[in-house]
Order: sequence, then C-alpha cells, then structure tokens
Amino acid sequence: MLSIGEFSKICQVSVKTLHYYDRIGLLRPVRVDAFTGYRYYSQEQMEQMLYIQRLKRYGFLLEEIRELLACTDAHMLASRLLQQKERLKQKKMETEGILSELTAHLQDFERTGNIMGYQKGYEIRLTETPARNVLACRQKMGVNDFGRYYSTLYERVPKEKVTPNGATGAIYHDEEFDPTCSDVELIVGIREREKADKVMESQLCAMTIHKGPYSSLSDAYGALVSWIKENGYTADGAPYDLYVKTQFDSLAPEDWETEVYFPVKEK
Amino acid sequence: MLSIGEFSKICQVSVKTLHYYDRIGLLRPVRVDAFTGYRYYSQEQMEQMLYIQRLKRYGFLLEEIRELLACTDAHMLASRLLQQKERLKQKKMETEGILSELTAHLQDFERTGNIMGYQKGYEIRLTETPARNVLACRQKMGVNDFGRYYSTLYERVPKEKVTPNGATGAIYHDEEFDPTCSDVELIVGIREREKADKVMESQLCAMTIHKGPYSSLSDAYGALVSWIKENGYTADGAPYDLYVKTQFDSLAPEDWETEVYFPVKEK
DNA sequence: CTTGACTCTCCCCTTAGGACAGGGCTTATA
DNA sequence: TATAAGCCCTGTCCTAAGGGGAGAGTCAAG
Repeated sequence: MLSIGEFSKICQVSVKTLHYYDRIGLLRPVRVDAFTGYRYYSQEQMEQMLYIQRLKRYGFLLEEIRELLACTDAHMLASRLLQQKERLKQKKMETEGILSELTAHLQDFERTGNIMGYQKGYEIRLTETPARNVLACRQKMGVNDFGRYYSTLYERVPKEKVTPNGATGAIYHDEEFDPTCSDVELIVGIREREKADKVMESQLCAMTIHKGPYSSLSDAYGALVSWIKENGYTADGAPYDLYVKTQFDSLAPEDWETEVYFPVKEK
Repeated sequence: MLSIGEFSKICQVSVKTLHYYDRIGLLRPVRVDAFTGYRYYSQEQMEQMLYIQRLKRYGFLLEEIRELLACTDAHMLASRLLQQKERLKQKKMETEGILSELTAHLQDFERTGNIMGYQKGYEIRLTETPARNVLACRQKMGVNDFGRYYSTLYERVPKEKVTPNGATGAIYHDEEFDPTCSDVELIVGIREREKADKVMESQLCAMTIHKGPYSSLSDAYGALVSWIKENGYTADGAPYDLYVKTQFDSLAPEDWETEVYFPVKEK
C-alpha cells in the first residue's frame, strides 16, 4: 500500500495527474480512507499506470484509454492499436510534408533574400482550357480520403476499357474550404469522350502552377483570387487542380507541381 | 473592402477565427464600423492571412507569430525558422520512435496473444557490477540535450588520451523523474582508472535488459522497482542505464537494447 | 415592410492537467 | 509543549486556439 506521494514518485507521474485520473475514473486508488480522504495505491496499479502511459504515448485520448482498459477483447484492442498506428504514420507524413515546405521556404530565402513573400510571385495566366473528358467521383470527403477514392476510379480503367491521358486532379465544389470534409470531385482524364462520366467544356480560366507540397496549395488559391479581383474578372464556376508532378514520379514534396485553375468571366 | 464573411471564405478561415485574431491583436481588420462594429478587411490582408496560416503549419504559437510579423530583421526571422525546423525534425523522430514501439507491441501480440502485458516479462537479475571508470558530466538537462553533452564528453577522448571501453550510459540522480529537466550524469566508460572523472565501485544491483526505443524505458524502471519491493530489497543509490545496442549500430529503435541497473541492499 | 442572410457581443466548453488558496493530519524539533 | 515542516485534501481559476449557441442588431432584396 503506497501513499499518493510514493506512488507518484515510483510511476514518475505528478500527484495532480493522479488526482485527475481518479476524478475521471481512469485509475482509482485501491483504497480511500473514509475519514481523511487519503488515497492509497497498490503495487499492481503501477503496471496499469505504465500501460496508461504507454497508450498515452501512442496518442490516445484519456477517454479512449479508459475504454481500452475496460475492453476485454484482445482482437478489438489490437485493431484499435493498428488504427492508431495508421494515424501516427499519417502524422509523420504530415510533419514530413511541412518540413519540406519549410526547407523550400528557407532555400527561397537564401536565393531571394525575401523571407515573408515566399512564392508570392505566382505567375498567373489567363487561358482557354481544352475540353476534358473525365471519370469523376464526387463525394463529401477529407483530404486524407483522396487516395481511397482515386483507387476506386483507377479500378474502373481496365474494366471500362478507357485510356487515361495522364491528367489527375480534383474539383472543389464548396465555396468555403474545410480540409477535413468538403464537397470534392476527383477526376481522371481519359481519351474516350463517349465513356466519360463528365465532360468539362472548354472554358476561360485563370491558372497558375504551384510548386511544393499540397499543404501550401492555399497560397496559389489565394494568389488567384487576388488576381481575379484586381484584373476585373469574377469567378465563374468551381476551381480545380491537376497534379502534374507528384510522389508517383518519385519526387520529394518540394518538387511536386500542381496546376490550379479558376474559371472566370469578365465582370 | 471585404466583409468578414467574404474574407473568411476567400482565406478559408472561419469567422470565429477572425474574431479571435482580432481580439488577440494578430490580424486587425482594416476598418471597423464605429456604429455597427462590423469588421472590414482589405485585399492585401489576404496575403498576411496566408502567411499566418503558413507559420501556423510550421508549428508556431499565435503569440510567436505575432512577434514574427512585427519583426523586420529578415535574418532573425530566418533563424527562428531554422530553429522551428529543428523542432519539427525532433517531433518527426519522436513520432518514429513511438511508431516503432507500437510496431513492436503489435508484433508481440501476434506472437504471444497477450496485448496488455507487452514486455511485462522483464527478466530481472541480481548482480554484482564490476567497478567502472568513467568520464562523466552531471547536469540538469532534458532528454533532448543528451546528444549535445555526449559530444562534449567524446571530444575529450582524444584530448585526454583515454580509451573508451564501449560502455555509454546515464545516471539518474533525481528521485522524481521529469523528462524535460532532471539531474542526469552522462557517463562514458574508459580503461584508465587514473584518468577517470569518477570511479563507480562494484555494487549489488538489480538489473534488466530493455529492448526497444527509449520512450518505454520507464517500463523497465517500473519492473525493477516492483521486483525490489517484492524481493525484500531496498534502493541504495541512483539508478543508471547503459546503452548496449543503439542507432549507432544502425539498428531500428525496436532492436535497441539498454541495460538498466538499480543499486540495492537487503532490507 | 418583411424576410432571410449576415454580423455583433457574451458566455460556456474543449484536453490534460498546473498553480495556488485554505485547511487538516501527523511527526520532528526547539 | 509549542511550533514548524511535510504530506494530504478539496475547490477554484488558468492554459491554446478556437467551436457552439443565445439573443440582438444590421444589411440587401423582393
């Protein structure tokens, strides 16, 4: 039987944390003195504490940890762990993307001496886009789901005997853009007009090329909006982008290239 | 001049966020109607918003971003960015460590079918340690500073003409262990007794071998404390660990090995 | 003039505890 | 014996970066 102070030292956890865990029912002391309210912990609770700490490192919320502790089905536990592993991988990739963005930013500073306006100089062109025949898949989704939905699109290629022309991209139908869930239409360009889900007719567009990871795509988007307002045009449809150079060309994120198109008309 | 709603859509930021940024003085609207309190933003503020978003991605606090925006010295800015880059790298490595821990955990589950008790079975031995002659460096530091202080220790090796014997480790002098800052003594074992900073005399220790990344070292520590209590011993000095197999053997974190020693005496 | 969309301020809520404040219990010391 | 020093308790407020909603005022179109 250990006092809360002893237990806290052994487990390397603050007394406050133990109070908190008691309060939220995550780890209750084995005995509480009815008169003084003093908490007493047992030797075995140390193991549980270590397990809690481990799950916390894995990135679970305390709420989730409580559920995991209550769960007796080892296979369900394992699947939760696997799921968390995927999340950690995701997080790692995110960090890598941002790192490469930051690296590019610093390189840009070395070259130009300009630190704030990194890639402010988007070169914007007004262009009449060609008509595009595309397989399409419109869905409410987050950026993380793109891969999954692209797979389903590409699975249709052999089945429907269509010929991809190399264009891959996404149309953003929402006006306000929420990266966790928005109304996106993924597109894969194909040759056969008659087999296309959708034909994007030729249209006047403001466009620019974004270089670097997708996390900073909003800069290109912003530059386009600015340009459109300043040059007396007005938006005329949903913007879209085409992924020109990507990880599938085995390039690092800072070398990716994306074309961003914004349909416009004269005001 | 844009209303808050228009500005929020263009910048892909919620109105709530704009309110908040106004309140904390991070991004003030260019005009506020004195009667209605309505906020109006300008075209140029969009760029600033994009810059803020970028810095936020880099992991700066809003407080820090405000300082960065006010800072006119480009070189200072660049150094802050560099520093942040190091932090991101650190974070990435941390995530990688935890990932490998989780991977080992799942592998262990596959083998044993036991999910909670991952590496609960530390094999603990009572052993009389040999006397060790060491170069030492005692300091209040966090785990992230280990590398730096080890460098200074190893720089002394050629200068003082000592011969490392391969043992590298750390003694933990604090009773309560705070990973961000604790009283740690880094040690490097050498042959020459007369040139040693410190001689660790032969001593009775409970010891075990921890396999895996350092993030779960506390498990080994916990197992030792448990064993000591249960077997009628009591702690007798500061525990220490020796890094036996590490990244310098070009191994993945799940294959690292660390010996953990806890000096004890019979109660 | 009304309706619906937009905006304002104010208040409470989130995670995982940290920092006191004020008080109770036991033990060591002068 | 008085007091000081450790522990321990509960309770309240605080964090970062906003989200959600209430209740009320404002704007533009029909």
